[in-house]
Amino acid sequence: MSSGRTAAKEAKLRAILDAATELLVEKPTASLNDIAEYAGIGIATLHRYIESREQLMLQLGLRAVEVVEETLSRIRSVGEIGDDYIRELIEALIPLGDKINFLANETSLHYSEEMSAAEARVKEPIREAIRSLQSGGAFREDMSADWILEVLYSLLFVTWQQVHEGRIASKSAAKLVIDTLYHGVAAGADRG
Amino acid sequence: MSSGRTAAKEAKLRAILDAATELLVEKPTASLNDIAEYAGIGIATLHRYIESREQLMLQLGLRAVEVVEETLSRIRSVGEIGDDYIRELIEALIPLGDKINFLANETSLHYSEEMSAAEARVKEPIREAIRSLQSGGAFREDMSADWILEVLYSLLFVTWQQVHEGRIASKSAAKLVIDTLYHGVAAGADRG
DNA sequence: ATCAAATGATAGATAATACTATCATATACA
DNA sequence: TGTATATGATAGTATTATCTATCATTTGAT
Repeated sequence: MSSGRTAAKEAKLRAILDAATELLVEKPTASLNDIAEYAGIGIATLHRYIESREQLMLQLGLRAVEVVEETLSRIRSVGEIGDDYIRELIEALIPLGDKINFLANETSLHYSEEMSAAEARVKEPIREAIRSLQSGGAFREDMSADWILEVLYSLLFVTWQQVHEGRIASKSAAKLVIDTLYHGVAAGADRG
Repeated sequence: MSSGRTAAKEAKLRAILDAATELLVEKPTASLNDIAEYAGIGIATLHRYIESREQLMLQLGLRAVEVVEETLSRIRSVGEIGDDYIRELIEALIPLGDKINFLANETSLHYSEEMSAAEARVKEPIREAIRSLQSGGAFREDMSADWILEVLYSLLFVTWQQVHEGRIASKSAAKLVIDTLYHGVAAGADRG
């Protein structure tokens, strides 16, 4: 059947994207030849699956956004936005770091309208959640939701990097991020 | 006199490095031609001042480290490491963001031994100060000095970016970083 | 087993960029 | 003013990477 064919092709595309993600994390300047080699396919075949380097990067970027959006909706579906929402979000996103990390560094992506739109789209519900938590008394109201969102992102990225470099255990990463985000690094804060 | 010549040449080199820094912040993929044009000089002249793109990047990186080191020693010379040390450091570094910002993104630099060594060298005294502040009871001791240092760096970078994009006022940036670093974003923390 | 689809190796076209060489002109200094 | 030095424009070389084209071989479905 033809759906078997297309399914196989889609699986192979996914495998290529996975390999590209994996390699680009280690070596952001990897060429398409490098990526093909790493994926274990010929360069010609790679070009049969992806239109261009630009398109590859865009797909990886949009894929990262998708991953975050899926995580968001899965968490959101559990219930209303409560005090644990951010905690759950961070815990769910940490293991996906490899897929998302290069988004922060790949500057070429920021020149894409589509990518910027996708990023804005995924950020909005998080910002909304932060606003809700500010109103609910969980987060400070003397900082903008924008700022808190950027700090959250920034902490996630640095944590992924630290975990990747083996400097902190992935098991303790989420807790560390949450603790730092909520209470900071000053001594004497009231925390549990 | 010949010192007048060399002084003029050094000044021009500085001007070129400044221009390169300025342009690369806006457009990290700028070519050497772009940089020469932006600096208002011919490409041939640019190559008379810099050996190669790699060397240019390395010089910019080492220059950024120098700037931080000068800031460190200036602050340190004022007195012992007290509770205000980190505050002063952040306040002094924020305005230098443009010179230092691209260090976080320029991945090619991380492949340089010399650059890695310089980064390690500049980080060490800050880490030491953090340790001292932990012992002194200003910073939590249940987080590693390494982690606190990375968070500090990360907050500085995100803040520079936000200031650069005009999303927060540069005047309030330092205060925001310090407040966030020390107390986090949770409501109800005891803070001044 | 057969046949269509997929693949890989290879060669090559195209483009971008770094870097060099040259020479006429401009600048600075004495 | 005269001279050494610096500069700019330009052309050219080398390298690298993207992307296309071709064809023999392999794979996979029926």
